Amino acid sequence: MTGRDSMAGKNDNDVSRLDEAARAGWLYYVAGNTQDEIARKLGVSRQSAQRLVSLAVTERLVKVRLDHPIARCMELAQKLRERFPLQSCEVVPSDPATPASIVGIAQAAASEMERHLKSQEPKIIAFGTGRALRASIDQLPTMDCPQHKVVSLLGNMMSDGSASAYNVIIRMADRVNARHYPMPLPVFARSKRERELLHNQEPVHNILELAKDADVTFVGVGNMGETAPLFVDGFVSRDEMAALTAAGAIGEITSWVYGRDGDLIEGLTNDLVASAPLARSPDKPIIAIAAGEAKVDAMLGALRGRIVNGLITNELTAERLLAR
Amino acid sequence: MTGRDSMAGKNDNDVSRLDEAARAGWLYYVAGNTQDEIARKLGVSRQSAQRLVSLAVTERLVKVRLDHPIARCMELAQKLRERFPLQSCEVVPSDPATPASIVGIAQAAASEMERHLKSQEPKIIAFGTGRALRASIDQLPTMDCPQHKVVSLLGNMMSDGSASAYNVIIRMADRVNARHYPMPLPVFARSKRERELLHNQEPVHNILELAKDADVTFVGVGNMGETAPLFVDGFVSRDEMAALTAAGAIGEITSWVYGRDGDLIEGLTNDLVASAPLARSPDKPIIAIAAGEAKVDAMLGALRGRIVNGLITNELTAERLLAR
DNA sequence: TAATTTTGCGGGCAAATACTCACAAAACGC
DNA sequence: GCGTTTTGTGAGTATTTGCCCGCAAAATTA
Repeated sequence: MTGRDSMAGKNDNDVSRLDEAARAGWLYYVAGNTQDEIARKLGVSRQSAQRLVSLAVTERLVKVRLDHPIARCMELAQKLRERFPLQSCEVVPSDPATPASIVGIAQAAASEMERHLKSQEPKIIAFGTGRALRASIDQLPTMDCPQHKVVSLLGNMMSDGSASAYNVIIRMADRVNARHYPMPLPVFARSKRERELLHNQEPVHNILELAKDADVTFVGVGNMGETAPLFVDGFVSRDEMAALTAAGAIGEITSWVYGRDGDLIEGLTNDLVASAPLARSPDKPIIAIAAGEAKVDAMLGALRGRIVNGLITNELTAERLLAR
Repeated sequence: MTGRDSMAGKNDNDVSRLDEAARAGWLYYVAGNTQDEIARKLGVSRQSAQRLVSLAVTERLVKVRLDHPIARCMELAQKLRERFPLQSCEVVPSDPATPASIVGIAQAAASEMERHLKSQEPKIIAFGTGRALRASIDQLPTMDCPQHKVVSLLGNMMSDGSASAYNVIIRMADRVNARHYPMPLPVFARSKRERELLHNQEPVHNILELAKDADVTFVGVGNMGETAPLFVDGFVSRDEMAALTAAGAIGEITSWVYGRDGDLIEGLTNDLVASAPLARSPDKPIIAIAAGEAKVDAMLGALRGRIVNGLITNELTAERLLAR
């Protein structure tokens, strides 16, 4: 809070460069200038102007939103809402070339998150983990909302103590100024007893209470098998995965493994998972963010078992969900 | 809800064309495809793909938002807040080539409107008229918010009964599904007596009551003289304008003409203006949307007189306001 | 301080995009 | 049903943009 010399504009650090980038991006995307014009107006070379514009893009200063109800997507969302017990459902177009891509889903999810974050009343917003969720966070604008609490549903430590890459809360803290509560816990405890001990720690207990009262929850959905996030990221071994599959496991949300009707698998990893218990709230939104052929079965289980009551996915995945 | 052959994509009416445009725009801006790839994916020629993308832009399906606090603008906004009695103030960059342009202001204003429209509690939102306001409405996404009421602060009829081009409420009704109340009134009555009669009509009376209770108000600011909107659009004659200027008039908001300290001019057009009375609320936001060298004096008057307590303008105008 | 690495810049060029034009199909009016 | 207008299409072309490269300034290290 000391004096700052923002007038000078000569303290050529990252900030003033991003500032220029924002200006260039503004002139390009909002005012519709050509990069040549921008170069002249900002007094730099055309190439530099180009660099500034592309910097504005890569730094996600420019956010593009598409605002048209694409009939096919609306229709699919409608059908999904009819078929499954869903409060809300959003379907975004797929890129036919990379139908499993989370491009687009991230934007849609971010826009939904933003809606909640913009609310004036204090809210507790809970987050799972995963690639899609993490990509969504990256799409959030910087916001100031001290009234909210952002809480993690699960730890991000490997059993050896190293941190997983997909912890969304930390990322989120960079962008959104709200109270945030990362879960200082491994994904799996080494024994039921250890899990109990961990959960009874004062701060962890607090966070679990917060999570239970979450006003809105965003989670990813993990599949089983060779491509399972749990396996790929090294949280469960090949043998454990095989045992889970043999026990009828079909998917996983915040590392809680469930079967084809969304019923939790007894024993195995579920005895050790340290994540907050799954809350099946009928009224508070619990929104799954997921897409891809591989996740269809897992998503079906979560929907049937009402583990989630909201869904953000893409066209192709929506079609596959309805085809079953 | 009958069977539809949406896969075929051959029911070629306007809707499906915009749909295609949205899809193309999505693939281009969100998924980052080249127009060539889009052409192949949608099965059209590259030129058609280009047309679809540019259609998506001209139809305002793609909305670009810039999300970086440009230091200079923040600083100007801060200073304006310090100098004038403003609750809120936003300054957007100017395009150095066309500093009077409302490009950018419209986007910022739209985003502010959207913020209010997204609120869950029912709100009454009041609107004046003007080019900037109208351009802002065009930047709004389509929204569904039946909980709100959108009310016009003034009529849009010329004295001969023809409609002015800048009625924002009608435009708004296209985009935002809320209850809307256009004011079925001319801008000026022909006598004080007629004004009284008009205002006592049941529907008009209702709307005036709504306007009085507005939770948030957006207005434009008009200057006096040869370029005055009131004169250019033919609501007042050259002679009347001269009389106003002679009486010390400096600006106008919803056709209420005021002097350099924001005090209403006695008599003249103010005896006849049929707009809702100006409410000087200390707590409910009344936001002026205006920019341009010509409007600086008018804006200063409105600020001094606390006719507005919020401001959205651009860099250049902000500088001029502070220079006085 | 000198050597080395890093970073940013402008020139040039290939790719991508926007625009113009002539033409054809659909919509419209009579 | 026939001419007229409107709307959309593809080809060609000018403009704009993205990217690679060598160079020089700045930062880093020894």
